[in-house]
Amino acid sequence: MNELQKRLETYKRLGLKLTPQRLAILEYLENTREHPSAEDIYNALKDRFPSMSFATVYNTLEVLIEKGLVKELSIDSSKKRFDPFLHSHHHFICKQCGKIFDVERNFDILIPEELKEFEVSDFQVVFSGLCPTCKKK
Amino acid sequence: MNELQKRLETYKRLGLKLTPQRLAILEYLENTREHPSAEDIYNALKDRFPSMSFATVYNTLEVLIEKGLVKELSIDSSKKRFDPFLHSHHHFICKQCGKIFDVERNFDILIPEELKEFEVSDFQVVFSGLCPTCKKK
DNA sequence: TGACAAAATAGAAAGTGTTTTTATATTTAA
DNA sequence: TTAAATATAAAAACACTTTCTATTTTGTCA
Repeated sequence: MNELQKRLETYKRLGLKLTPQRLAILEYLENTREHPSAEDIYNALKDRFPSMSFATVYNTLEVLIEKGLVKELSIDSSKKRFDPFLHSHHHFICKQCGKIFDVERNFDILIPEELKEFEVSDFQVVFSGLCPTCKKK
Repeated sequence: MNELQKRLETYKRLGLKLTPQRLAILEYLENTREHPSAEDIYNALKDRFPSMSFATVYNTLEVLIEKGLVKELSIDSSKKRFDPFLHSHHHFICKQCGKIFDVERNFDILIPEELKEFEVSDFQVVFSGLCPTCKKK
């Protein structure tokens, strides 16, 4: 089964309608590690879909998030970033260029005592500083 | 030395001009643990300063951040939140009501091997889930 | 204290990123 | 094949943030 068929399967399984735009967005997300913003996605696809609108990008992202295929990141305070990697991982954001990198190591963090009245479902570690490229400058 | 005098000192030391608006913003920030947004600050102060504009709130925050008196949080993807607590601490965000809580426990996190080419200056742990109030519902 | 220069303010306008709306087109299921 | 459901493009609405400029305020120094 090739990649396209897998995507089709995934969509069907979730009861989503198959549209070329949606497939293209999913394909783009699956093939990048750039944690793109909605605009990045739009720009990447507008050559293939010159008539595509932002609404489609946002609508599709909303559906994908709802279905659990994509996560929304709140790491960049100027805009939302999207992440199709579902396995547990963390991030590094460069204070200079804004790029986000995956940090795949796991951290053994105990839920602190002060959160015992809370229902903690997840935690995220976000490192910040300079990426290798910006560090050299 | 009372609180007001301390604030005056802090401002003077940093070479900032003392304006009633700035003092009020600093005072408000020092007395809340709500991690307010710019709008929260504006709303909290508009009774005392009916003519105040958002520009002043944002300008002042910018200066305070620059001088290191306040930190900008990127935890809430819909808007910026501001935090005047400078000691090292982490956060919990409620997925339901959006409230942000401080987590004061320290975590011994080693900089992972995969970031050895990076310059890591900080890390933040963000827990998420339901706060005690939303958990009950 | 009064005057001056530098800096901050208010208010409005413009800029981003995101969401909603509406009419039309496409997809899916029967 | 057709009806119903859903997705689409395009524009408008929206929320948050930044920028601009004339006016006011602040700190400094005579």
